Amino acid sequence: MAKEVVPEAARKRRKPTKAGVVLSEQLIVETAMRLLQQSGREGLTVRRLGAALGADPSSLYRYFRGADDLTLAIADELIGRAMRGWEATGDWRADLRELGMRIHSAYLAHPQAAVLTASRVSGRANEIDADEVILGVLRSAGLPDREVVRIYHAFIDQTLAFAVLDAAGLALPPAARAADEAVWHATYARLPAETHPNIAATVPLLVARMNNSAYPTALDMLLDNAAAAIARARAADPGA
Amino acid sequence: MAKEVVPEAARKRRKPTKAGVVLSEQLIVETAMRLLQQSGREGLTVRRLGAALGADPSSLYRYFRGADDLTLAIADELIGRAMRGWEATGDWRADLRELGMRIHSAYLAHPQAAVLTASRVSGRANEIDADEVILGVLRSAGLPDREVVRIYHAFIDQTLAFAVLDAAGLALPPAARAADEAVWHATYARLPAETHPNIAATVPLLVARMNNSAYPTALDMLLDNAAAAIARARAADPGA
DNA sequence: CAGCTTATGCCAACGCCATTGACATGGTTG
DNA sequence: CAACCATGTCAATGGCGTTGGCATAAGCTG
Repeated sequence: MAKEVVPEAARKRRKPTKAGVVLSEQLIVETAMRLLQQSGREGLTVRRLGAALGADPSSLYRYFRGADDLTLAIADELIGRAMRGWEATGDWRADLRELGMRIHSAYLAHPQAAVLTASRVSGRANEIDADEVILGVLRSAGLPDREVVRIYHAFIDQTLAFAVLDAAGLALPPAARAADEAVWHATYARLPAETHPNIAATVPLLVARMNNSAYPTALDMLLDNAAAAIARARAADPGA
Repeated sequence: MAKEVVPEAARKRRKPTKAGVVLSEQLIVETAMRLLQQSGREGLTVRRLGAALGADPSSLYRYFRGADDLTLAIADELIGRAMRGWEATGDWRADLRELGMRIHSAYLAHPQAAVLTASRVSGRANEIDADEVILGVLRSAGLPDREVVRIYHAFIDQTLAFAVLDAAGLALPPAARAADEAVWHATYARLPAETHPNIAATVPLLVARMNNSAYPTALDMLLDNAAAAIARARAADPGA
């Protein structure tokens, strides 16, 4: 097999596979995401990906160094989809809120991919561009870099943390997901009030609320905090 | 192999393995967590767990239905460790803060285990007890159940979300972790100011801040929000 | 203590998996 | 048009989770 993967841009000879498919990094990533969505994390194996593409599994090693490299490419594609079509309005708060909600939504749209790539740093183009954009929004609001970085850090961590947590609930393999849901009805809902009075008293409310995300609320809390920091910065240096 | 796993409490015949070890659910879970800590997620396989215990891999299926069942047991042990020794002080805010920090710390102490068990609902004893305790703290503060559940939901999701995100950074296999860190120095730190001015301007600050958790700040935001809700409830119904 | 039952651990085997090296083939280039 | 070599394929390796059948000894019964 190849020692080195040829960068996508340098590919010249596009040779169709036996099944007549012309491979590309893009096609492989898209197919991998489709497999993830269809059959969950367990559904994505090199062999099955090869089969789904109509190519020998070992062909994929011409495009990715290994499974981990493919994972990073999927991570970058997720961020890319979140950012696609976004444009700054000039209102930092609206922009940041929109960015947060877009990332959250993009992850929830592909929960298995989101969990698979949780907290990886791909260093690929889309990820870098997103970071550049977020930092730019905060810096344009007139914050000193120290505060920019504090809020950037909280923003990106909180967004990814909720995105992954919310995605994880959707991403469980059907069996595990069914088991987890059954726990609520079979275990929690049947706890006697004598031993677990607080759960017993609130179980209907708990069940009703469990499927919503707390992210929007948390995001607004963070934006309030950022607004206060901006007001402070303006008061300290009105010329800025 | 056994159709059904014998519950730990019902075990009578404790037969040592060839290597002289007497198995138990507790011993297996502890050994699994040790393997996770030593060699990461890839280090925990049924075969290696058997070897580490001095038992045939298939013996473990007498204690757990499969790998997923073992995962849930690890999840429950993690929560159990977070709660061990905790006692209510009667001050809801201090209690809730302490609970959040304990869960966060317990996860960070076993990052690989934290990631492995991310967002699973075990329904086992320790998890149920923790939920009962948290709900109890909020209800004792004089909130109506509707608000209790709203804040409980945000609290537990935010805590687990940050715990898992922060743990994930520590939990990467050494190779991947090294790769991710290298990205910061090899890729981000070298981006030219012409194309990525905002990253270039803030990179030293970013690198310095990256290793801290934003969880304590986010937790305090949530506690502020809860305090406001409690004040509202008291104003609306002074008799409560 | 003797004998029985059966829980428990062990063995061998199955069909997956990721990854690799050697080889075949056909696109591109000169 | 011919040669090169990037790309796809094949076959093999070693590891994985899981299972069925079997041996053995723990604890019960008398």
